[in-house]
Amino acid sequence: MSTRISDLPRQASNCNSCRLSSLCFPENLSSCAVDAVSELIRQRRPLSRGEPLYTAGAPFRAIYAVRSGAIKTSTVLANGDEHVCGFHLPGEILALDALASGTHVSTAVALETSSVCEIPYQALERLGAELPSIHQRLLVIMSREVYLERGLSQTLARRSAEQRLAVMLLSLSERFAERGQSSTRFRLPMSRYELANYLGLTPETMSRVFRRLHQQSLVAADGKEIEIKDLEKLSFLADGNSISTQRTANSRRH
Amino acid sequence: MSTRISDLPRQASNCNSCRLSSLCFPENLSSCAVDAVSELIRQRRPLSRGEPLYTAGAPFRAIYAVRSGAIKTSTVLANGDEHVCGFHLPGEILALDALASGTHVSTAVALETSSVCEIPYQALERLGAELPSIHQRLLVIMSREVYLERGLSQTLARRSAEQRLAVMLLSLSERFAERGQSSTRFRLPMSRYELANYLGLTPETMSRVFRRLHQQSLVAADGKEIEIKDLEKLSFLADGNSISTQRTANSRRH
DNA sequence: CGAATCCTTGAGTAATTTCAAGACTGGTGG
DNA sequence: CCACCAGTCTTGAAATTACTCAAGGATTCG
Repeated sequence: MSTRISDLPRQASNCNSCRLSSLCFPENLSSCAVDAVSELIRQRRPLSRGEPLYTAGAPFRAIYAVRSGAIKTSTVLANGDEHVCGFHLPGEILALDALASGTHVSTAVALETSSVCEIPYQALERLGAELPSIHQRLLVIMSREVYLERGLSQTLARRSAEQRLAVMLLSLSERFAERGQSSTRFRLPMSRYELANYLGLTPETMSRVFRRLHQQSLVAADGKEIEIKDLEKLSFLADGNSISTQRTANSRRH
Repeated sequence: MSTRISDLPRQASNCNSCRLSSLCFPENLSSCAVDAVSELIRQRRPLSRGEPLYTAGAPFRAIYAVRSGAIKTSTVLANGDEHVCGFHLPGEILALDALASGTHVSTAVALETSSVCEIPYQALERLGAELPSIHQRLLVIMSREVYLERGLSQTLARRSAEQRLAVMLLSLSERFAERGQSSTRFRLPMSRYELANYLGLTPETMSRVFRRLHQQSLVAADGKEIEIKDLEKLSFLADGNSISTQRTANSRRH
């Protein structure tokens, strides 16, 4: 079942009392710096499923932290196709990709009823000028973002359909665990179509891959309800034999 | 022919007199801020082909700006395969992905004789605490990094082999043009293997795709020497019909 | 309950990989 | 200067993976 109202973090006006703060502010940021950021945060009314948070092309004014629910980001390609860029769980920061251009480069919509903290970026910048640790934290968050995005490229470049789904399920498993939920039983916030799109596959392939993982007793899926039955084997599959046989690209003597 | 000594930017001790500064410092950063950064920069002796600049797992101490030549970054996957993460041309910044973990997550090696500016990160942080515009610029650079990495994911997820190569050649074309070189004739700094690996293909496919682009009179390739014969058609191909037919993932009414 | 969407399944097809082998290249040493 | 070597690149044929097309079943939401 999905997140219920009673599960939501308190409408804390202060991030120090929000149980997600360890996710939004990785590692220790002085609580006074957190207080200062808290001041800037605007609570928005919850988004209902399918409602956009921001849209590609719109001017960039704020970054967002997911508070509850799940958000999908996507872009529309030159040919009109949609490309799903990512799925964002509570504690994750959105819209950092817009900073360079000053314009949102992707569209964010709620996959389920979701609430979000809005942090006006100009104000955050001003604050960062006074409290450098804020800027440093932002840099770390962005750097991690680059690192994660890199992981996706790797997955897409070098892994079979089966492996891609394994990687995805493990990523979700880990992220749910970080949020205090089960790492082996969870509900996917996205549709098979969205999952397929994100992983560079078709929905049909997605469906068949779920069946294969089921046959191997690695995963049981009932609609969006997922149970990972063998985390270890699933990890092995995810890491396992990639395109392999491909000679290493860097085989110069030196 | 590859970059000759006479083509190298002056060994400027000050970034203000480096002709790459508009690339390293996109948009206007006050020249005194640039001066301050210049102070931190250490010139390293040029790397020769195949020589590593840093190695995955090593502690992160500095970021780097390519001055001349070309650098490849890559990681080694769980199964031992190499995965090429990117190619970096003069004016581009390296190692920002290491900031989050404090450890290099990829290995950087020179693809040809290359020189590089080293900017110790701790010192840069200290400077950023005093001159917030430095931090802001870093944030913008990182944000663009996220954006570009996203583009790669899109290419890998939704495009055919032919399209991937088209996208890659256009990206290089644009980057060479930014550096004052021809946008239609250039020399690839990387091998076919590295190119294939980066684009999630095999060298064999790479070779066949080059032939197909040649047959369509879009590109002429003689080894690493490339001529783009029809930029417009190549762009059209790159954007063109992707996996297509894939219904849009977001087809809820709202 | 009905419409719309989402998901699954099967059969056939297209694209890319795999495997194997030969040609080309640049650099080295005789 | 040439022959050789290692590595790089190309080519062909066969195998495989994932996609396409088509249709039926399951859900969800109003």
